[in-house]
Amino acid sequence: MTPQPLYGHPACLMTRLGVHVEAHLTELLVPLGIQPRHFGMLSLLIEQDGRSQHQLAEPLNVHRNVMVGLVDELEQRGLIERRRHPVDRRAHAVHLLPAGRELHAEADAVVTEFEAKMLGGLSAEEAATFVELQKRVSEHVGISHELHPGLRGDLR
Amino acid sequence: MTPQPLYGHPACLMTRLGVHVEAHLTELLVPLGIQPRHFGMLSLLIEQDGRSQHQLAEPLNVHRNVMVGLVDELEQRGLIERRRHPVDRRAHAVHLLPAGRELHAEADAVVTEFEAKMLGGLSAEEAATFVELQKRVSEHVGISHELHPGLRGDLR
DNA sequence: AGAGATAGTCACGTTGAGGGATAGTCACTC
DNA sequence: GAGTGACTATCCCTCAACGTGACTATCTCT
Repeated sequence: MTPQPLYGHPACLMTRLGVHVEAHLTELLVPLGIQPRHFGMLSLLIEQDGRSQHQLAEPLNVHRNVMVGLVDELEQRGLIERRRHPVDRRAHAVHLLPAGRELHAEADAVVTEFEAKMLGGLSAEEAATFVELQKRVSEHVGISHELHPGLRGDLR
Repeated sequence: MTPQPLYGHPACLMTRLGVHVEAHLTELLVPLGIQPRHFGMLSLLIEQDGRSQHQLAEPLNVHRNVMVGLVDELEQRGLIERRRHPVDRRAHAVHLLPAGRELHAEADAVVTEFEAKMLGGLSAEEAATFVELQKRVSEHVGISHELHPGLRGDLR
């Protein structure tokens, strides 16, 4: 029962891949002037506009204090806008502006191309299997990817 | 061509999984008084004892400056030891001590159990496929998991 | 022998995450 | 319907992590 070598550990593979993706994506998005988290914000707003900052922060796994700055940055660039929340007056409703929608489209293309390159060593079938298994595992370990509008779209 | 929702992006899944693993592993290793990076060091030394600090730092993706502190910590606890490098007198040869070997075994058990739990939602076959695909992707994107002794064991 | 590169170490500045506190608001209870 | 506890967004502050640059000793190549 000799222990597994470090790179045989699935845990190691996952963290390494995660770090790799994060790093490369950060670099690829520099020309657009945003970071992966900003892309995440825009994506979430595409799915459902007018979320509160808290509803953005949770799925992105960022601290509420940090979210203030993130929204500030995108708002200053005219990509999004804080409006009054229609239901909860404590919260801000974050809304996409046309420029934000446009930038998201560009960023999405960059990300998608990167992903294609990354999975380029696999056949189309294998790639699909890979992504599917990742989703299954994510779900199993309780990573809330259930933020699709409707499922948890409670604007309470 | 509506863009993919955030959680449909493979890149997002990977980073999320990576962060999840990192966080949980960090927590699980607290009782043993080490962090994932320390476990990585011990693992690498199990595979090949007497590596230089640089040879530890690179595969673990940590800065050489940081490695100084990591080695310090484990050395103070009597888990490893700096000796003179047999070939390169600039470098230190980092060697495992018996206590380090023992701690690694405990940590390895913890990590392995965590991995089993994480992949628990998959059948044995699926899990094997998943890990295999991860390795393929890692290799394809150039993550050097080729640190197995012999392949890059140049002690120059 | 000399020039350039490398291993390990230290000192420094910068950055980022998180804790605590606060104002405004909500929701629930008595 | 007044009060209590919880929650949103914000600010301030602290602390740890990271990278840069500099420095010494050593190696390698010419």
